[in-house]
Amino acid sequence: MDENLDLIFQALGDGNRREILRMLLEDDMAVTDVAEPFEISLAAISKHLIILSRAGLIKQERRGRMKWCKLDPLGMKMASIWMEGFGQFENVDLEVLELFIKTELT
Amino acid sequence: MDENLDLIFQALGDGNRREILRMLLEDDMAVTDVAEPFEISLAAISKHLIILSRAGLIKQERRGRMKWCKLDPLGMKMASIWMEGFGQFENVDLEVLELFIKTELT
DNA sequence: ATAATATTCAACCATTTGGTTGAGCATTAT
DNA sequence: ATAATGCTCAACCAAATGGTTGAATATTAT
Repeated sequence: MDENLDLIFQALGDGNRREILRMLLEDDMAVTDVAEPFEISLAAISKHLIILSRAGLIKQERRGRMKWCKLDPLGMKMASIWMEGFGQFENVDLEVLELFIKTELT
Repeated sequence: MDENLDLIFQALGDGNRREILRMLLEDDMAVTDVAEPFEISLAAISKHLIILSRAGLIKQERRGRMKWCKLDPLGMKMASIWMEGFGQFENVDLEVLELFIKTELT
């Protein structure tokens, strides 16, 4: 079952894929819609979506000629459960963390 | 600052590295001690530790001729903060999740 | 029937990754 | 001074990754 976490974290380790997830948080979308704001090819986006799918981070459902993509909370939940084991976050350097939060989370 | 999350999630996307983190959760250790239970070479472990270090998941401090490794909570905290944005975990398929928890978390 | 749209497949490419081995460098022990 | 220990560096390798392009497939529109 450990390969599951491999797939999840590896999927999350790419900025484009994280951005896709962020987009899907706002709305379900077809593949072309997902691809629109990116500069890479549609085929590349298609691959990214398959990777996210295999990781259990999204679900894809064919409807007509389009394939709808939506978040699947399971993958993220698994990752988050694994990470909870390291829940001793009290010792974090608060200055660095604050900087991170401000710049990362719009 | 996004490359930071790249480093963190990529680092977490390897079972050996996650195992190292789990070990360090119990105790700080020197590099050789970390390597002991693994079947791969010491050099490989050394590389893994450097990757974890760059990701902000551990800290390494040279003491004498050994290098002590200990968890750095910052990296995991950053990842966890990013993931919190996807906190709509209510829709998770509970059966699958339960299975995951039982098999993954000893 | 034909054309347009939505997505994937296949082959390819450059780069990265995770591993190896052997040498090298500090540091400590004899 | 010499040897042993702890760790990293360098060169290498096979496999995986993230991207490309062009063709293929399936569905919808004309």
